[in-house]
Amino acid sequence: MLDGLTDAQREAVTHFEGPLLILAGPGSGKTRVVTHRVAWLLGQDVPGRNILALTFTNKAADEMGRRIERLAGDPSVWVGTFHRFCARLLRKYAQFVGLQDNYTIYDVDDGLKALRQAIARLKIDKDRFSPETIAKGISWAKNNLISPEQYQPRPGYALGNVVQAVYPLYQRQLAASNAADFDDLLYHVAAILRENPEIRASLDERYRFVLVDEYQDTNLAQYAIARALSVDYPNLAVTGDPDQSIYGWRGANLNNILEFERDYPKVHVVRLEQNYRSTQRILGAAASLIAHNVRRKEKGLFTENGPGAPVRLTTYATGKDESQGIAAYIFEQVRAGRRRPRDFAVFYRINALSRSLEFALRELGIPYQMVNGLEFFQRKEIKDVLAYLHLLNNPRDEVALLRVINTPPRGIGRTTIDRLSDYAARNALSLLEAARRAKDILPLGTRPAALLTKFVQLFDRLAAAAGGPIEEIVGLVLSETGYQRRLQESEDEDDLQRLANIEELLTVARDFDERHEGAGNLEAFIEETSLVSDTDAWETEADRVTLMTLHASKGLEFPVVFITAVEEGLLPHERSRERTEQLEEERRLMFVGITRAQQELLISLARCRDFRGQRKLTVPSSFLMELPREDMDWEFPASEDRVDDMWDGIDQRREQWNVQEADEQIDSEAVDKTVGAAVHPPRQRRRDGRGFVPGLTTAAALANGGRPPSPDRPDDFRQGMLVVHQLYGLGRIAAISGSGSGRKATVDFRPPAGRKQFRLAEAKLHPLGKQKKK
DNA sequence: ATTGAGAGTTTTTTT
DNA sequence: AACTCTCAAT
Repeated sequence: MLDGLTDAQREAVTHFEGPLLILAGPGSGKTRVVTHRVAWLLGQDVPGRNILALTFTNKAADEMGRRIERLAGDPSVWVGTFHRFCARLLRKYAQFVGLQDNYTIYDVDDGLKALRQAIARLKIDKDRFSPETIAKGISWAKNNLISPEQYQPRPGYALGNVVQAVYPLYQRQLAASNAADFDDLLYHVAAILRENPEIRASLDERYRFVLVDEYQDTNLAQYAIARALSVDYPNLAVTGDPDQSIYGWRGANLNNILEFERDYPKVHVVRLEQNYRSTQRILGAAASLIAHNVRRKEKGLFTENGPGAPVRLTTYATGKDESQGIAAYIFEQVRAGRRRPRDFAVFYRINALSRSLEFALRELGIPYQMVNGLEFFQRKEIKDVLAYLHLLNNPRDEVALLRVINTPPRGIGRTTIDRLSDYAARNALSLLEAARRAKDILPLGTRPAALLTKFVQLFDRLAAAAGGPIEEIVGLVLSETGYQRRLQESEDEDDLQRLANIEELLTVARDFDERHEGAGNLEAFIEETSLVSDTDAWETEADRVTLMTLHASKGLEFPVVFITAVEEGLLPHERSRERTEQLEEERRLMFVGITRAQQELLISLARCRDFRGQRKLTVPSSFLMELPREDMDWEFPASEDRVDDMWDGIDQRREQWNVQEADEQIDSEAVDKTVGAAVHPPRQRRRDGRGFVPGLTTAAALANGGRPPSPDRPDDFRQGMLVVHQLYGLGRIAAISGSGSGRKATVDFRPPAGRKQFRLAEAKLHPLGKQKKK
C-alpha cells in the first residue's frame, strides 16, 4: 500500500500516535496521503469506528470515503463535514442545549426569517442595520463561541449594540422553533463538549484518531471541537495550506494552522512541497503571485513536470467578447480533437459573471455544467414542499409553518396570522397548537378560524403518513395541498419549470427510499437535504465544461483553466480593499484558482464590462502586476469599434430568436446522455428564461411530452398522474412509493370509490394518455 | 385576501 | 438586469 508514495508522503501516512501537521501545497497528493493514512491505520488494527475524518464539503467527504473503502474496504470510518458530524451529535445531545432531537436545521434563508421576527419586536433603525448585517454579527459571535450573554459590543461600534440586543432574542426564537442554524450546529456542539466533561471524554475515546482536512479554513468553533476530541487521545492529524485559506469572511481563522505547532508542541510536521499537478509555468505564476502576501509561511513548492505552455493573458474589449473568446477557444480545441469539454473549467469571482459565459457556450452548443449559487434545494418550489416536511418532522418549526400556512393560497392572510401569533405568544403555544384552538381565538372571525382549522386537519392528514416512505410523504404533500394541481393547471412557463423541479424532488425522494430500506426516515431525509451544498451537485464524470466560482474550485483540478474578469474591483473584489488581510485573502483566492490548472492556464479581463445594467470601464487587476509577465503570452484580440457594436446589436436581436432553438437541441441531448445520473439539476433561468437545464433527467423527459403508453410498467406511473381503472374509472395518483414489483400507488377516485391503494405490478390501472385537466 | 404594477435596491465568496 | 418591497385596485 505504501508503494508509489514519496518519502514525505510515506512519513505522513505512517505516523501513528500523537499530533500531526501536514502542510500540503496544491497538487501535492494530499487527498492521497489522507486516504492512505486512514487505510494504514486500519491496517494497524485501529478499528474503523475509532477514526473520524472531517472535511470541508460533502463532495470531498464522498470522494474520501469512496477511496478509503476501495483501499481498505472498511465503511465504519466516519467521514463527513464538520457540520454533518455536529448535526449528528446534536441529534443525540439536543436536550443539553435546550433542543429536541427532531430539531430543524435552518439555512441562511430560514435563519433570516427567524431573525426578522426577532428584530420586529425591537425598535431598530431598519435603514442603518439590515437583517443581513445583523445576521453577520451574530454569525461572527457564534463562530467565535461567544454566547448571547457574553456578547459585549466594542465601544463605538454601533452594530455591536444592535447585535447585543437581537442575538438573545434570535436564539430564543430558534429555541422556540426547536431549530438550529448552520452556526449553531458547531456552536452548540462546542458548548456541549465544554460543559459536559464526561461527554467530551467519551467522544474523545470513541474518536481516537481525528483527521481534519482543509484545516486552514476552520473557525474557532471547529478548532475547539477538534481539540476537545483530542485531549486524552491527542492523535489529531490536520492537513492544510495557509496559502489556500479563502474563508476568512466566514470566520475561518488562519491562526488555527499557523499556531498549530504552538498548540501541540510535540507535533510532527510533514511538508508536502512537490507538486504533481501543474506545469512549471503555472506553478511559477502561482508562486510569484502568492509571494506578495506578507502573512504567510514560506514554502518551497516545486515540480518535476515540464515547463508547459506559457500562461496566457488576454485582454478583451468587453465582457461579452471575453465570454465568446473563451467559448470559441474551447470549441476550437474540441473540434480539433485535442480536448474534450470536460477538460475545461472557467472560474469567476462572482456568480453574476456566469451568465454571459453560459450564453456564449450555448451559442456554440458546448455542453457545460454550472456549480451555481441558486441551487436545487434553494428554489422556491422545493423549499415550499420541504417546508411541509420540516413541519411534519418538527411541528414547532415556526419558519416552516409560516411558509406553508398559505402556500398554496388558502385564504389565510396577514391579519389572521398576526392574530394567531399573538394568541400563541400569549399562551406560550406553538403556532400550530394555537391554530388547533382557532375557535377560541376571540379576535378571529368565523371564516378565518374555519380556514385555520382546515389547515390543521390537512396537517393531521399528512402527519398520519409521516412514518412512511419519503416519496409517499412528498406525494401526499403535493396532492393534498393542491400544490401540484395548481402548477399543472398553470399556463405559465415558469410554473412548468417548477413542476419539472418537483418531479426531480420526487426522484430524489425515491432515491433516498431506495438507499434507506424501510420507513421512518423523515428526519434523516431532512438532515441530508438541509446540508447539501453547491459543489455536491458537481458531476465529475460528465463530459462538460465546468463553470464555477473561484471558491467552489478549491480541491479540484482541470487540464485547462480559465480565470476570468481579473479586474480591479472584481478580483480583488472591491469589498476587500479596506483591509490588507482581506486583500491577501483575495490573492490566495486567485492562487487557488491558478493552481487548479494542470496544463494550460488562461487569464483574461475586459476593458469594459456590463454590470448591474451599466457599462463601465475597468481597471486591470493589481494582481496582474504580480505575475511573471516576461514569461507570459499577452493577447489583445481586435477591439470592436462602433460599427462592430452596431452589428453586434443586430446579431443580438437574431440571437434572441435563436436561443430558443439552441435550448431545445441541447436539452434533449442532455437528457439522452444522462439517464438517471444527475440528482440536482443546476438552476433554472428566471424571467428571461426558457429553462435550459443541463443535467435534467426524468423531469425534462416528462416535461418534453408523453411517452409511449403501451405496456404499463410500474415505473411509468408518476405522482399526480391521471389514471384509469377498470372498475373505478378515472382517478389521480395522490402518492406513490416503493420500487420494482413492490411499487405501490395511492389513487383518489371520484366518490363513491374514493381513495384506493394498488400494487402497480398487478393493478388493473393504466395511465391516461395526454392529460391536462381532470 | 390577492394580485399586479411600479419604485427602489442590490450579492462576494458558502457550510 | 434582476430582485424585493410597497402600495393600490379588485
